[in-house]
Amino acid sequence: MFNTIEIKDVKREIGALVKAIRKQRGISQSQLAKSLDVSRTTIQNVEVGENFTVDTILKILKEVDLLEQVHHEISKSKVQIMDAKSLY
Amino acid sequence: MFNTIEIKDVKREIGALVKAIRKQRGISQSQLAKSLDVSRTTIQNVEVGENFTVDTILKILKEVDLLEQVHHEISKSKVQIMDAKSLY
DNA sequence: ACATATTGACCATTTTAATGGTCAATATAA
DNA sequence: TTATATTGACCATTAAAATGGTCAATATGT
Repeated sequence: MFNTIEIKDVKREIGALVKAIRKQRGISQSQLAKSLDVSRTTIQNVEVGENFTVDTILKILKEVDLLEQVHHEISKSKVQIMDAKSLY
Repeated sequence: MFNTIEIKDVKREIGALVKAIRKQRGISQSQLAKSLDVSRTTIQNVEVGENFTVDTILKILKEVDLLEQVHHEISKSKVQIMDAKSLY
């Protein structure tokens, strides 16, 4: 009834996204790892939803030209929050 | 001229967002850390733009009820990519 | 003014992500 | 089919994130 999203679910979804991006580009884990200067194990862990660092995911996002967009979204959220006066 | 966004810039922006959220809620680093079950040092490192894990940022996003939204955005991106046939 | 809370900056230790490696199972191509 | 590439699963080691602590500087409140 209350299927709330858990942290592990989001990590799995991130992993699925990374795998989808990789497959869409038709490259192997090894090739992606090399172009990001990380190990294949790191790519593998991301894809299966293990814990990983923001550096790793941001490297991936940069590789697929999503870094600017993500940066913009975060900045927008920040401004929204700073503009919103506290209700208390 | 080419002010491209770097990974460190995004981490700084995430840190600024976290700090803005915390300030908006009027709570201290210690209080936030306690409610997330992480150390104050971790919050501090996030806010200043050091490297950190996705677990940490997702805990924060869950605390501010942004986990479902983020999950949905990631899922949407994934579906888009999987639907888009390769150009090659 | 004062007392108190918060923050920024460290630092040693513990925990864990990242690495590089192997190998069997599976997928892909010839 | 056979050969080759890729993946998933491990595992020991290294690098680094997380922890818990202190303390001076700064902010906040009385």
